[in-house]
Formats: sequence, C-alpha cells, structure tokens
Amino acid sequence: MVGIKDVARRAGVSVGTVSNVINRPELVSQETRDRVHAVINQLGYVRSESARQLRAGHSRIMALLVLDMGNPFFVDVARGAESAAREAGLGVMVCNSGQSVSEEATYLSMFTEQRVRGVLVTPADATGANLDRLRQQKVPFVLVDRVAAGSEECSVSVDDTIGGALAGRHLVGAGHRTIAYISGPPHLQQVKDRREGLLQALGEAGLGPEALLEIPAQRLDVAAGRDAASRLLGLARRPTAVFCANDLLALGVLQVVYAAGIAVPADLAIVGYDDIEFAAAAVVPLTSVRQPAAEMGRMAAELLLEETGPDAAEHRHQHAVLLPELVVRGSSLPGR
Amino acid sequence: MVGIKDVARRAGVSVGTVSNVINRPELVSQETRDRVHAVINQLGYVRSESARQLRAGHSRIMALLVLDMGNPFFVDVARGAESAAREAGLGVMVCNSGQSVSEEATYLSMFTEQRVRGVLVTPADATGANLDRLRQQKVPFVLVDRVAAGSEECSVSVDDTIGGALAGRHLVGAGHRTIAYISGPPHLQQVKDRREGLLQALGEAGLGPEALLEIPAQRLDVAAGRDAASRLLGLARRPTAVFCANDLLALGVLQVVYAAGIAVPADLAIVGYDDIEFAAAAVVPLTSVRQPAAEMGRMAAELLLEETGPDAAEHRHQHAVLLPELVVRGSSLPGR
DNA sequence: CCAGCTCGATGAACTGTTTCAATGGGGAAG
DNA sequence: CTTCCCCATTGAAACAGTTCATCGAGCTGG
Repeated sequence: MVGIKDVARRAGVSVGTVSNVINRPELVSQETRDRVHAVINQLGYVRSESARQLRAGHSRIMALLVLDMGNPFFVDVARGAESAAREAGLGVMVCNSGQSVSEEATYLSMFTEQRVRGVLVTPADATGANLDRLRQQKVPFVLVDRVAAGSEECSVSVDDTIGGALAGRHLVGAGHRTIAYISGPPHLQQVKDRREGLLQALGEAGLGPEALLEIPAQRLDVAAGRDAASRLLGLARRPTAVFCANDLLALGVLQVVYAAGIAVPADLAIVGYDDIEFAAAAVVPLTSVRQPAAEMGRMAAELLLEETGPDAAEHRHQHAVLLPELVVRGSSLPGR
Repeated sequence: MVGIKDVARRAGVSVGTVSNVINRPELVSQETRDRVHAVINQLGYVRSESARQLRAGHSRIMALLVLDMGNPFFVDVARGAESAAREAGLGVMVCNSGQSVSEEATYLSMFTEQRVRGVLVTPADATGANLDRLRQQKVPFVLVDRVAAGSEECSVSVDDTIGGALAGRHLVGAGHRTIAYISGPPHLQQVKDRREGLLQALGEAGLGPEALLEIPAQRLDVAAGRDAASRLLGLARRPTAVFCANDLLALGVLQVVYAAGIAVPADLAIVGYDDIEFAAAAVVPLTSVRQPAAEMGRMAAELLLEETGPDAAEHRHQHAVLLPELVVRGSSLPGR
C-alpha cells in the first residue's frame, strides 16, 4: 500500500513536507503544495488513521453504546450524536448492548483498546462495575438518558417525573379517575420516575394512589405491551385510561385492546412515552410524551467533545436535564 | 498511559515476551506467563489497537453502511452482521448514509483511512462512482440487498421478483382483480423487481398489466405512504387490494385508509414488504413479505470474512440470493 | 565429553505518521 | 559588505505494539 514515503520520494520532498501539505498547508509554498497534491492524486494515497492515532495517543472515534437498537428512540439518539460528532470531524461507532451486562463489558473494553475519544453510554449494568472500569482507565464518558450520581462525569437526561406528570394531568383533565400504568423492568429509574409523575398529577387533582393501577411489564417492547394489555382486560374494575412507560408497550396495548373491540379513546384512552415515529403512524395515532432524543444524543456528544477538547481544563462536569413535551393525538382525545 | 514497556520492566522481562504472553501464550513458560499476567492486572494495562493495526496493516473493524437507520429492516441487517463479526473477534462500525451520495462518499473515505477490514454496503450511489473508488483502493466490500453486476465482489440479496410474486399470488388467490402497487423511488431495483413479480403473478392468473395500478411514492417511509394512500382514495376506480413496496409505506396507507372509514381487509386488503416488527404490531396486523434481514447481514459479514481471511486465495466472489417468505396476517385475510 | 537439539527469552527491526529542532538560502536593514 | 531574520524545508525522534532471527542454558545421545 502506498504510504507517505512513496509520495515524498515521487514528489522529491521529505516526508515531513508531505505531512505539512496535508495538515498545515500554510507552512508550505504554493508550488510544493501543488506538486505534492498532484502526486497524492496520482498515486491514490490515503493516509493511515492508525498511524495518526498511534502518534496522537487517541483515535478520532466516539463510541455510543445503547440498550436496544430495535427501539427507534435510540436510533434518534444515535442520529443526534452522529451529527454532532461529524461536525467535529469524528466518527461514531454505534453498538448495542441489548441490556446485557456482559455484552456491555465486552464493548467497553473494545472501546478502551481502540483508545476511542470517549464513550456515550446508557448503562445496562446497574451495579456500576462496568463504568468503574471505564473511570479507572480514564476513558471519558457521558451518561445518556441517566443522571450521573456524582460529579465525576457528565450526563444528559430527560426529566421523567415531569413527563409522567404531563401525561397524568392530561388524562385527569380529560376526566379520567382511574388510570392504569403499564410499567417496565422495576429497576429502571425511568420507569419509576414516570410513575412518580403520574402519581403527582393524580395528587394535584385530589386523587390518591388508589386511582393508579400498576401493571408490570417484563420488558419495554411490543410483546410485553400485548401481554400487559391482556392482563388489563381481565381486570374486574377496568380503568378508563392507560399510561404506558414507552411507546412500544403502548403499541402492543393498542393492538390487543382494539382486537377486543374496545374503542380508543372512547372506551379507553392510551398515552405512550418517547414519541417514536411509529406512535404517530399507528392507526389510532398515539398521544405520547415526546423525548428530545436527537437533542439528547447531540448534547451528549457535545459534552464529550468539550470534555476531551482543547479547553478540557476549564470543563466542569454537567448534568443536563431536558424537558419532555406532551404530544396529544387521537388515542386520548376526548372529542371523539 | 501504561504501555507494554512498563509491564515488561515491572515483570522483569522483555517487551517481546509480554507480547507473546498476550498473543501466543503457548510459547511462554507457565511461570513467566503468570508473573506477566499479574503485572498486567496490577497496572491495568490495555493494549493499544492503533499500534497493532499499524503493524498489521489493517484494523479489526468491519464497516456497515446502510441507507436508513430509521428503517427497522436495516437494524436487523446490522444485528446479523454484528453477531457474525463478533464471533470472528471484529467490531462493526454501523453508519447511515441516509441515501445521500455525498454522505456515502464521506463515510467510505473515512473507512479507507481507518483501513477497515472491509465494508458491507447498500449503495446509495446509482452511478457506482463511490464503489469504484473503493475498488481502486483495494478495500474489500460486499454489497448488501443488491446484486453485484460483475464478479469483482460478493453480494447478498433477496429475490425481490419472487417476493412480489408471492404477494401477488396471495392477493389474486383471494379474489382480487385490480391491485394497486405503491412503489418507491423509481431508480431502486428492489422497487422494480417487486413490481415485476406482482405482474408475473397477475399474468399467471390471466390478468393483464391493466390490473396493476401503480402509485408512485417519493420515499420509502410512513409519510410517503400516507401521501400515496390519499391519492389512492381519490381514484375513481378504487382497487380492492394494495401491495406496498415496503412496510413503512403500508403502515402509512393503513393509517389513512382507516381514518377514511374503509375496512381492512374487507374493503381493501393490504400487503407490505420486509416484515418489520411494527408490521405485526399494527392494529390490523400487516401481511408482509418477510426478508431474512438478519441472515442477510450475517451472510454478508461471513462472505467478507472469508474474502479477507487466511484462505482468501481460494475465495471466489459469490452472489448469494436468499428467498423471501410470505407472512399472512389480518390485513389481507379474506375470512374477516 | 562434546555435538546437537529444544525451549524460553531477548533485542532489534519495522509499521506510517506527526512534530520539532535544526538548516540553508535569500532578502532587508544597517 | 556584513548581520540578522524569515521562510521553506529537512531529518530524526517518538508513538506502542508485533515478529523474527538469535542466543544461552539445559538436556540428551553418541
């Protein structure tokens, strides 16, 4: 493969000069610059990133490790991160832990070996052992969709309590007095916070916790939503509204409920969470709490860039908390 | 940062020995091995991929460049590729060209600089100029969801004509005599092939091309599907069935059709393509032509590994063509 | 008793780039 | 005419590993 030496020889200059032509052209005379560029094109020279990396000590790649690439929410996060990274001339390596702690560990050590510039991660490991290793290796990282406990690193998240409250107020305002909450894996902070917000909204309306009917779901996907919906339909006292911990669950619920001949929203109002594209695309478009996913990804990437950039010294770790937004659609509109 | 030299010094051996402990432990005595491992753990040594790469001449990463990460179909492809790559100890870098030729070019040259092991690509550039550059740089690549023209590279695709025929026969068999085809960007071979298969099925039933009513869509997404559906509903002679070039279009169609009070499948049968998860999750579950997406990704990765592996010499470029499969669901079931 | 062999370990070469101190030539200023 | 400075260019060190020819010690067989 043709290297910088070949270019130098052919152009009759030193390797240092070729390097300067590429990286600091202002130091090189016009004439030499042109000649070198001509040779580069002629030989089809492409510089080797690994050699640059070796010299620089770190790569020009940022890693993003998400929980579930099948969830469009994370795809949006990835898009946001990617666009921010690209503007800074970095590539993004998107990987999928699938909520598995060991997969997460495997990827994180791969990132460390690659000497990535930093990692954006939505941790699967509740114990924090994987992140500890990262800290120990001094790999900068930013938590995505989580609030960092200490001030050792940045985090970007969305206020899920407010999100839950938005959904709750909307439903209470529409006259609902008993609301089911289809939750998810109980260890997820998001799931707890959204519930908390809902409770808060109920409280504001003078309703107690008995107005909330929690139906646990095993996972945060469509199948789990279907499953939870079946249980919901089996209840003696059926609520008039259901709030789902995410849109995938809500889509599953909608499907089962519809098949059972229950009218949405007339007999049952549904509110989801995330506002993925498919929420708006459902036959009964889903009301959902929109998370600024792309913005979250972008902001996480920017925080990481700041932390690893030239002004890193004056960088203070931040915990950005974005605000969710209620998007009202057919699945909860009383006027139907 | 701690390097191999530090480990060597601390363990009282040479760097070569440390390298052997890591890469060819059978050459090192048990005693030395243990001592070196102890030091590695103690110092938290992580080897530098860039240095290995530099020596090896290529990285341990495989690139995957897809057209649209928002389409779950490609997410499945990525999953398949990733799992095959992981088994071979390689990482996968998934990137999204968003159908843009210039983005594609940017990513491909980034991959070349990274000296990736190879590229799996669903090309956005119909002219083939981007791929030509890749060939010129001798970067091995495998086409995904496309048939390679010559025998210079491998490709993995699904027979879309058969897929179209499967859908067509199903609809004709259910008694439909006029079928709308919601196509996509006309330059996409897939879109043409699926149409071809549909025509073929119509022909088998003694129906001419006039039984096919093509409604072009600008893109292959939900919004384009909604748009096409509106046009469909405006037609004087409305068909009794519609075949969509992919599931995203079909979901858009379903939504508009449903809002217009048209019963599916009684008044209008719908068949999609790809069988993404959300097809089964629709309120009226979508009949769809399933593409073995994950398998396609896995096979593409395996072909690439074979091409770049130790037995590369005896490697012949292959064009694997997988078979699609019809998955019948509520949206086309006559028995409703 | 020594030649030859094996095993484990060594040291140096090599990978392709960046960076920086050093160099040489040419022009301006005194 | 000399001195000084600036500009363009150079050569070599450094980055962190892998690989391979070489070497020494210990053992075996003749």
